Amino acid sequence: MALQPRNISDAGLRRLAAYHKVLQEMLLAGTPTVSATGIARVLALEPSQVRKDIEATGIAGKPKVGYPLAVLIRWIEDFLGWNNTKQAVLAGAGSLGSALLGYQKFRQLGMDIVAVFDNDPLKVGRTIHGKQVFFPDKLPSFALGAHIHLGVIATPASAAQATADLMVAGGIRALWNFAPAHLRVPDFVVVRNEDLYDSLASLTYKLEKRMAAERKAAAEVCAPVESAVVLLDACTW
Amino acid sequence: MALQPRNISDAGLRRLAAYHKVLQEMLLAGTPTVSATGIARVLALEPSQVRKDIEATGIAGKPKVGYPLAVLIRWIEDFLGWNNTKQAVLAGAGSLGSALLGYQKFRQLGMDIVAVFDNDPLKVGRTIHGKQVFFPDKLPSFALGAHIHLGVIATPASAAQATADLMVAGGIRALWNFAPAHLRVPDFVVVRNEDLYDSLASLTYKLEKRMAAERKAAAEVCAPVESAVVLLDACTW
DNA sequence: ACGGAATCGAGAAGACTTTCTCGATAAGGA
DNA sequence: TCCTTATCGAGAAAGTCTTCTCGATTCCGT
Ligand SMILES: NC(=O)c1ccc[n+]([C@@H]2O[C@H](COP(=O)([O-])OP(=O)(O)OC[C@H]3O[C@@H](n4cnc5c(N)ncnc54)[C@H](O)[C@@H]3O)[C@@H](O)[C@H]2O)c1
Ligand SMILES: NC(=O)c1ccc[n+]([C@@H]2O[C@H](COP(=O)([O-])OP(=O)(O)OC[C@H]3O[C@@H](n4cnc5c(N)ncnc54)[C@H](O)[C@@H]3O)[C@@H](O)[C@H]2O)c1
Repeated sequence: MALQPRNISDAGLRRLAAYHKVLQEMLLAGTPTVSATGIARVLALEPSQVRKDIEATGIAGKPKVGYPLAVLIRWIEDFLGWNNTKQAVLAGAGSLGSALLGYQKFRQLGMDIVAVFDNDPLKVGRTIHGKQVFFPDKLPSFALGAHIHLGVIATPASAAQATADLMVAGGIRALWNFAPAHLRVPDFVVVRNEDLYDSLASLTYKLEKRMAAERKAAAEVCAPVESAVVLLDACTW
Repeated sequence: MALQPRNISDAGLRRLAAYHKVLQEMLLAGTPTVSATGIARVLALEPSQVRKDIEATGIAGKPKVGYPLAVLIRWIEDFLGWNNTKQAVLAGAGSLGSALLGYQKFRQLGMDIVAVFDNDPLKVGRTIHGKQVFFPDKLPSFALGAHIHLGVIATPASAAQATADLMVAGGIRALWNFAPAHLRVPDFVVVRNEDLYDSLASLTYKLEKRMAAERKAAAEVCAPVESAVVLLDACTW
């Protein structure tokens, strides 16, 4: 009765992270087991989708009960690589970079930023959130020597490609890019763009569509002359 | 020969934002027109996908030439709502919130943060990046009065739901949530989660898989006893 | 011990996205 | 002017992701 291994989509990986958060809250509440149905209810998803995502981790559940909570959390963490902490380097110690540096929770998510690189002479040599700042030209040898494979880019967009090149030269295999720039890297490097432009795009598009729909609906209710009197009190202006 | 309106996926919206960045660089370079093929080459995408995405904006191109660059940029901005600037409120003036406040480019993307709300008495009344900080309980009336429909949440996760509730009460219709929490909001509110947990999930998963594959490949090359001598110089340790 | 209810696991069906294909069209050179 | 080439636009095909469905399993109350 072994579970068959499944491919998981990017969306599925993100959902697993969401389940992880929900599960930890449930753990605090003392629940011993959890069902896919239960998770789905909290996150407003389809139970079968939650089950499929969880299947990807390889854990087996029991009918009628679900999954043992603590074990499921552990399997998700193992599956996502969060129990195998990876050291990381950060480039760009500006306002965003500093915020990332000060963010304690990354450790729990398998990432530990161990060094910072910035080309501002005023910042080099100083310490930010306990991490020393170096010149970017030291990055490749440092990363190679420390066997670091994860890099975070928080430089201006104009410096992002050069920074990525340095990181790749330093043996970095995964890039977390916060600059609004498209990076060209070799095939063996994974890139995740955390581009706020892209995110805002869908938000502003949907907001605009929604507001337009509301204006239209309001117009339909209030505009027709023949029903104006009847519907007047439905309009608040 | 009118273009037929198409539905666009979330991924498509993000790609449009990426095209927009590429196009602006081309504009600086002085190019007068651009083809879907050209954009696709830069971003390593399929030309037909770029064409489909651009079709969604409703602009018409010319065979053999493509699209007029400046016009295309304008159409994408209009389509995404970036030319119709929306005022926004921010909750949580911590390290992330301050970084967002200081980020000038949001204005170009249709968003203008006009007020900040934080429950830390030390921050209330002060000014951060030119924006005054208020107590959160002032949020609903302020948002209603100013007809603000966009809200940014940068509070701790524990305060995110309460903050979202305040925003919804204030007439906010779109939430940009940076806290790692699942928000429950009415159907008419759009939520975009900018959850770094979720993002890290796919990055750590892929990095781990890649490194595992590399270790396996290395082992295959170096482990077999019969070929050890021949392949010794292929191994660097 | 038995029957009902809840859940899992997995395959099938359906919905959505991406890629392919091809006719039409416009530019540029022979 | 005519031919070649690049590109668009749209429908078809292929692929991927999500939702549905159902038999099997387990728990719980009677
Ligand atoms: N601040 C935000 O809220 C925010 C939001 C979205 C995106 N971003 C993006 O994140 C990036 C950083 O933003 P920020 O607000 O922190 O900017 P910032 O100007 O505060 O910081 C940029 C830092 O990068 C350093 N730097 C410049 N060139 C460098 C190089 N070649 N190598 C290493 N370091 C270099 C600078 O010295 C500076 O310290 C930008 O690309 C920005 O577009 C920021
Ligand atoms: N710093 C980062 O790099 C980073 C990265 C990813 C996610 N986040 C998330 O972003 C959020 C903010 O992170 P941060 O690093 O800025 O934290 P922070 O502690 O620096 O700032 C939080 C701010 O929110 C304020 N606050 C608390 N309760 C509030 C309430 N009910 N209403 C309004 N304001 C309230 C606090 O006074 C504080 O100023 C957190 O949810 C965090 O998980 C931060």
